[in-house]
Amino acid sequence: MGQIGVQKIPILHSVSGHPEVKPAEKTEAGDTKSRILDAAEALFMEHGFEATSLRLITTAANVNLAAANYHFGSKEELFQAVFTRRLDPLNRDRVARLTAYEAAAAANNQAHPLTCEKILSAMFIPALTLARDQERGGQNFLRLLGRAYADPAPFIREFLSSQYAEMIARFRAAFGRALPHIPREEVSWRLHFVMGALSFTLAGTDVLKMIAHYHPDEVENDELLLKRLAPFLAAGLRAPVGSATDEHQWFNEA
Amino acid sequence: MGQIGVQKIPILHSVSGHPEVKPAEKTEAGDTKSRILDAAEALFMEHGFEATSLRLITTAANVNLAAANYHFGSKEELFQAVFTRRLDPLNRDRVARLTAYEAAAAANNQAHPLTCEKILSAMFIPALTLARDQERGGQNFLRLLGRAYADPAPFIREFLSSQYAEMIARFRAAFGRALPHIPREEVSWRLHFVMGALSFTLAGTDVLKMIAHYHPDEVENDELLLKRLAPFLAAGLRAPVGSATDEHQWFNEA
DNA sequence: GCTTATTTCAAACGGGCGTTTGAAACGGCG
DNA sequence: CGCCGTTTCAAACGCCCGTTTGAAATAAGC
Repeated sequence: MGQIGVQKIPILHSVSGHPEVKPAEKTEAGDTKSRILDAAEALFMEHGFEATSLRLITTAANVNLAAANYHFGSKEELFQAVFTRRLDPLNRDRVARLTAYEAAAAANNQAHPLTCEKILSAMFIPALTLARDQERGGQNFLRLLGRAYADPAPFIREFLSSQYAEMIARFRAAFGRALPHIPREEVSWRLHFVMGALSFTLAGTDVLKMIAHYHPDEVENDELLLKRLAPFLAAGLRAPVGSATDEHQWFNEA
Repeated sequence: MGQIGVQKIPILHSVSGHPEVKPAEKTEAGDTKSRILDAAEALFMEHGFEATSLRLITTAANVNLAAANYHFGSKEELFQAVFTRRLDPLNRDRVARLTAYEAAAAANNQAHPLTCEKILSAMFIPALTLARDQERGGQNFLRLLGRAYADPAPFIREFLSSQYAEMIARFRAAFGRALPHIPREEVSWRLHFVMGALSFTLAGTDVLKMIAHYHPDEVENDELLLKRLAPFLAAGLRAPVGSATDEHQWFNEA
């Protein structure tokens, strides 16, 4: 009976129970939770949300099937836990880095704002750090994130929207200052294109191989990848905005 | 007994049986197949491959559950049929348009090759035509295509690779001619970024709303969307290629 | 008009799914 | 030690899945 009540809101234990109290006390429980998160991260990346079963995850994590529901409540909540574990710090880093850049520029008494390159650095470097620092989990997560960005499941889209909201707002403002001659609305769209290209690039190692000539060293190396992507995006951000009666008449002949 | 043999390779009927023979003869069978394809297209777009059941599709199409397996063999083959129906003509149009542009430029005795804008037009205009011409099915399909591009399922990735192979090769060559000062490998990567941004943009109406200020007319209008995307991508394609010892030192501080 | 091929249909198959259960095992503490 | 909150475990629940079946309905060909 007590268990039932416990299982209804199982996460509350860990959150309220031991907020950084004892370092090595409940390593066993922590191990189970972490092993589930790691296995889920890798498998969700590999097969997607729907095609990944809890049985697959718990088997890979060497834990009992019921442990997933015990520690996370449901499959959806597990999925969200996989994301918050890494996405929350990632976006916090991005905002912090942007704030630091802005503060440094202001301290220099320079009237001109940050360049697009600098702002892009604030977006990319935290992602790159994540990809490098963890042995393997970070790369897995970035691939998963890129794929989740295109996932049709409503709960995924709503969750990502809320997770990204603040970071997007801050970067939109920064790009707006960097590109004063470009209408604010156009800046919003270009930021969207940037996020899309970044997500797609981090997610698509497989399709990548079909387009680029396959150089294993490069395809697997996110750093080289972002070094190619960043100049591409910076130039796109600065592009002259096409007027309604554009010289190229983009799509008026079909 | 005859049915079993028939059901093993059911598609062969239609392919070999009536290749454009009688226009209104088997409208009932054709109606069933088309109704399944239309319903599948819309539902796959809305929920993804795994989350869309054959029962959902056949119910929406007002046909018997077994009809899906009878006409298409399996769920995977139905999924591929949804794609080939539209993707094959789409990519054929793109290649044909590119060829026409190149022929026109050659006829003018102009030594300089096609511009990036012109090549991008050859990619975008067929997609736009598809989005506009059909009442609704075209838009559905483009959204589905953008999402499939990021889908982890192996059979989807392999299928798309084969469907895109020829078109990618042709456009890579064209961009290579348009950007002679940029290394061929860099061109390959930038083409990949272009495809990614295009797919992501066509797929992501929902996430879009979270980034752009929501103007219903624009979000729903693929033409305005591509008119914003194309200049962005053209500028990115022409960007100066960053050297290894770049002035910005993109990611060397983390 | 009868035969034959094609298409539809209701029903069922086996299997995997997310989740729940209640008991067993574990661990810190009075 | 005995207690109790926490975590693990094997087993089962009900449900929905993709696919198959064989018969009924329909259309085509001679």
